[in-house]
Amino acid sequence: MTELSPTAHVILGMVSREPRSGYEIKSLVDNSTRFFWAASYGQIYPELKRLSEAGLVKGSDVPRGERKRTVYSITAKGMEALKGWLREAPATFEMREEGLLKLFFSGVLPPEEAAATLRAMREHRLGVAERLRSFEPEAMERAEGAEDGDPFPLMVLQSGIEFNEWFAEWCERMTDRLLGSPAPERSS
Amino acid sequence: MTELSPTAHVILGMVSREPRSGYEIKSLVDNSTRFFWAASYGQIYPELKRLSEAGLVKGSDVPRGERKRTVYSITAKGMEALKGWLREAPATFEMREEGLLKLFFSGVLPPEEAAATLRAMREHRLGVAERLRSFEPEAMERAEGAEDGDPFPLMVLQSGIEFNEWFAEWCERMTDRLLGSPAPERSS
DNA sequence: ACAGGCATGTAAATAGTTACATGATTCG
DNA sequence: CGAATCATGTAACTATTTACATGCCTGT
Repeated sequence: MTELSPTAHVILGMVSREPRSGYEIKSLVDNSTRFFWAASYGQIYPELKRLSEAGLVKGSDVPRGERKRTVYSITAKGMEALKGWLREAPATFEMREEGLLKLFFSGVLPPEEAAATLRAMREHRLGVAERLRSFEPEAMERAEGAEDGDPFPLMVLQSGIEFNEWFAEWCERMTDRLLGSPAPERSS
Repeated sequence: MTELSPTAHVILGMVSREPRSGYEIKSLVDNSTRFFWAASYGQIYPELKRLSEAGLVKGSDVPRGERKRTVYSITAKGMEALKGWLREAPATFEMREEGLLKLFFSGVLPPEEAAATLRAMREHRLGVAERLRSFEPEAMERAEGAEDGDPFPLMVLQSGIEFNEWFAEWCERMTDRLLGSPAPERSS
């Protein structure tokens, strides 16, 4: 059995609690893991086929009304693969943050133009934080319930909120530092 | 003129202050932008050739002792391209953080095993923070000098230090939350 | 009737890593 | 002398995005 691809792990995780269609997996990813692990249709559908052939998931036809639809559930073998992977130490840590890259080279521009980058970064991070916040109530519900509640999606969601808010605040601080504002009173 | 690749921008930025060889660009990237924007030889050398053909950089033979070596300097056209790009709002924000992904799915494991992921993540982040800190004195030197000092590499480096330390601390807090530690006294 | 969401997929292109190959020079 | 570092490059592979294609169903 060749090594599973990163996307394979995402899929296994996504179907580990309940069966889902490719379309559902994609929208789930977009509403949850997206900020630290994205996936596109171009990866999901072919990977579902591969996983199915390898016997790690199993597809069944479950039409929604008249519209046909295939949902995939995890097999015993798939669950073993998922757990095995979860037990290995994480090894991929990547970031592509164009704003920091631009900032890094901003010495060739006048400070006001570098500040514009910082402001754009801040706007973006505030927007993401807000978007993530909108998912919080739902994740909180999922976290409750002593027997079958799952606290991890909420935990991870909150890391995203905190990270984005930290980053936005950092941008603000750096804008001040760059444009030389008078040291502000600490509010709160 | 077709759109420049992401790596092209990295290269333009890296040669914008002084001429550098491909090898130097690579080690510079590894010691600076790497934590938010990596690049490999497999991208750098071919891209240098393309940029050279497009007239955005210019290569010259500058041997170091007897060892031959080509350094690339930015052209007027290249500088324009760099500045144009710097003035556009950043558009790429990506992360691949395997630890968060594992955590997200950790509901299928007993809590102690999820905590192991958090601990591994914390170790990793502390290590990165330490590594980044070791570059700080050098970046501080570069930042000084009213006339030609460049404060941006230091700024960006400090964002990395702060981010990694925040993340490590978050992992700690989540480990506590997960294993249900008694509310700790705030030290400091 | 039409917009928007549900649903599945593929082709082409882009991006990026890894491994390999080669060889010089420098330092201990 | 051997290891590390300087230096340049390529080939093969893996990963991922984007754009396209198709068509049904639901609500307004």
